[in-house]
Amino acid sequence: MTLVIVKPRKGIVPTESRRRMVESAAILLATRGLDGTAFSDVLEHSGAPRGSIYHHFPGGKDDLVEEAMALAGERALGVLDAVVGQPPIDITQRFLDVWRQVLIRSELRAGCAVLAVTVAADSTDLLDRAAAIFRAWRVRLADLYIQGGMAADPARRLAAIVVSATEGAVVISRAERSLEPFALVAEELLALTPTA
Amino acid sequence: MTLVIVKPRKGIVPTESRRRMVESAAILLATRGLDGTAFSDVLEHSGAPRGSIYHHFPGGKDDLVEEAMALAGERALGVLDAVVGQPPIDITQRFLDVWRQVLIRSELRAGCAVLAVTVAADSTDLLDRAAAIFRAWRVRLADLYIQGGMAADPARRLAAIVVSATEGAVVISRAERSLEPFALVAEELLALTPTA
DNA sequence: GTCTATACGAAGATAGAC
DNA sequence: GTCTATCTTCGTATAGAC
Repeated sequence: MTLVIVKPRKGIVPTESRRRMVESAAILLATRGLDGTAFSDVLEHSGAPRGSIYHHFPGGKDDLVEEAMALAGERALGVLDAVVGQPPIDITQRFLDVWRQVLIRSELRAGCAVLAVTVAADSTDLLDRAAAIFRAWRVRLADLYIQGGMAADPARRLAAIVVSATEGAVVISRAERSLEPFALVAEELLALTPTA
Repeated sequence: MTLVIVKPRKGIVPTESRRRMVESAAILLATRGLDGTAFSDVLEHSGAPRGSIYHHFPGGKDDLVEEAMALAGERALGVLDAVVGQPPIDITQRFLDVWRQVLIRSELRAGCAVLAVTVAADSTDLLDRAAAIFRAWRVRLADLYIQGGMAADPARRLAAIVVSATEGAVVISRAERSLEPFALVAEELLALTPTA
């Protein structure tokens, strides 16, 4: 089981308030979007001290956002470590669980921070980071499916649709404030996944 | 074939510049997101006169955004009118085509305006509008699948995953600036759809 | 590491003339 | 229907003290 931690940058000691800021940013991005998440919101939500923003994130908001996305990215990857070597159906189930929990715990108010950044990003840099995370999820799922006995091509296609459909379903369930769209998609994705 | 037009509000005559503003807003929302789309951007893009914003949209930005979303919603619905009565595979193909075209014509820069608004909406009103559009797509697809010979429940599940996976794939292809994720998902969705 | 104060720019909205 | 001017709010970022 991979430890889910924020990767500290070289030379920067990760303090507690810094860690909380990244954590809060991830939640707020997933809930209010990129431009809806101001530094002031992150400070309020995290309880972090006002004066330390540019100390911890010299590159400004983009620095913070990149780390928050990375955190979200590693969280989803980390959860998959628990099902290494298990059949494909368990892999899909586990990935779906992550996002079902996000929806339920937030009362259908939060979604995916990476997706939120993608649709509002104005810099290629942020887009690159988002792309890397989506790709990492897809590649990781495909690998696990292959380990679970699937051939490479079907595994890659399944991984692609699992990530895409889940992301889309989260957005739509948020919009409708109902778990129904997500549940329908989950059912179909599981039906698509080999049981052994 | 449904005419794809902006529904004028009662008492407001839809002028040409007004129409262009809605059109431009739809494109910009899909490209830069909700907060990334300012009135000034819409004016510049549409060439509409500066002084007429609050004349045409008394409710301000939300008014304009709602109409832009509605336009995007009806566009996708309108395209489906051409495949009424055809087998499910043609329905899925057609829906995918809409979004493939959005990606290709924008050089992977534009996505879905409704999704963009959903992840950044701060009012329940905008969220409701977005939800209604997602739901309309889903219901319409399911109806067409049923007309094409599918049973009600499988048709509803298929419709749900087609909309969700397509929306997700558009976001991910944008992030990666590659059509590959979308192509993989399209392939899988077509494999999922009955051919007759 | 953390603080306050402030510069700077952007955006939504309103008022009133033409 | 369209124009300009302006008010107001807000957010990022910087400077410099503690």
